[in-house]
Amino acid sequence: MRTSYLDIKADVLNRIRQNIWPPGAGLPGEIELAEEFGCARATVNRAMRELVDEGILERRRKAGTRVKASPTRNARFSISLIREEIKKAGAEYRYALVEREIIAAPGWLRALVKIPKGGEVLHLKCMHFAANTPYQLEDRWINLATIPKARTQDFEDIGPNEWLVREVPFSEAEIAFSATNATQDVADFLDQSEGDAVFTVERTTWLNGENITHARLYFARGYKMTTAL
Amino acid sequence: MRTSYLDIKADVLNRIRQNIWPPGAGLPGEIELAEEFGCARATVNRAMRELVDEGILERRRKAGTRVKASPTRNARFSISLIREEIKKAGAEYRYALVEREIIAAPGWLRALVKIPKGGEVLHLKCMHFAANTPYQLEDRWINLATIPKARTQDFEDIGPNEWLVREVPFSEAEIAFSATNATQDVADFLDQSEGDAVFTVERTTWLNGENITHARLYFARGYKMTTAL
DNA sequence: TAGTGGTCTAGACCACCCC
DNA sequence: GGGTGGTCTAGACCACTAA
Repeated sequence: MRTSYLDIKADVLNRIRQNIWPPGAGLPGEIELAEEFGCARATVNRAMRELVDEGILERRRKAGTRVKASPTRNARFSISLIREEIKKAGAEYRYALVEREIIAAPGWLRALVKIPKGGEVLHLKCMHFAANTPYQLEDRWINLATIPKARTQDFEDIGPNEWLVREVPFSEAEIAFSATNATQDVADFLDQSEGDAVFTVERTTWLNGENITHARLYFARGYKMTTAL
Repeated sequence: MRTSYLDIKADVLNRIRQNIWPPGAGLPGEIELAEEFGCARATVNRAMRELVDEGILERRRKAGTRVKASPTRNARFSISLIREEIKKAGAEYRYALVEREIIAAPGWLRALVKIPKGGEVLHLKCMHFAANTPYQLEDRWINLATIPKARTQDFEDIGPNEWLVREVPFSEAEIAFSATNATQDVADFLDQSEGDAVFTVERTTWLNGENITHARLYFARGYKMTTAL
């Protein structure tokens, strides 16, 4: 069989693990490696590019390829729809709208996403349940200047995230994970106690520089976000 | 200029944003796209592969390429050495060993990572400071059966993570993020109050199926883990 | 079983950047 | 300035899988 870029990746990783190429060490050039592995340079190139992508190697033109001195491994999380997350776990999903109001954007939100003074937003609070147990409280603001059609959506039967994903494309998104103490309000919804540690996700999305929406997601006790490297 | 795979990516993304190719829609085959863009199929292929990697498209042989119906965008976090994380933020880094003991692995740890009964582990507690402010408390167990040379390391001047990264390669790792309420012990180290919400990372690594180490990292108040994509 | 993506090749030109 | 990686091409064969 011809040597695959996967073979090369595995081989390079092995040499790093066996300290043949310790952290900081320089690797041979692509042409040399291609000869050694008996394949085309493009094949070596792909293997190397993926290892860079995974945070193992670093490359610069002229300077060559080296093993990263301090390996920043890249963790990846696939953020899916909560409906599917729950279904995949084998539980029944239920959604409920808790609050819906159209208001002038509060100051903190305007500062966060650059909404002009007096700009209107649709503020929604929703609950997501797994097997009738509170799973996530969603506190969301939708910018009505950029998404006017949200004004006529009642969101009684479909969550705003699911609706947005289907109706509104976005170009940039920011996600932040943190831990917060549950306020009385959050605790009530999640069926916990005030002060309980709550895993919190903040998510903001934009389309061509225009803010679309900002959301805070509060997860019920015991939630863990996991990944493998 | 010849068309680049980046041009193709941008163009495809635009068509998705303009709902020319709505979620679930099928795209033309690679050959057809290559003709349209006036480039080689390999160029189209690379563009498409990267869009799959980013969670925008899905492809299957014979079935073709389509826009993901429920877009699971992939968030990426680069996990770097805490020293560099702090330095990059422009603060001075300081490390301190708090506790060091060699003990028989406790039951919960043995269950978690399959250490035989009576197996010894090195248990370490360390503090990481940014500008003399508590930044992270590290609670770590190192499996002495797989990493015997850790037994003679005092870890007074170098953190266990940094030492491990330099000395011990690993093949698999798991990371989990969660929120926990600070115990009195954790709160004391982080200069917070008991019960405060603490962003917590659990990390376990293996080399060829043998457990190397397990760690719990408690971050000080206000810590956020962020990404952009 | 036929169509689609997955991969490899051999060669080429180019852009960047360290020396 | 020259060496290294970055990318593109035109062609080929292969692997998977939906129809």
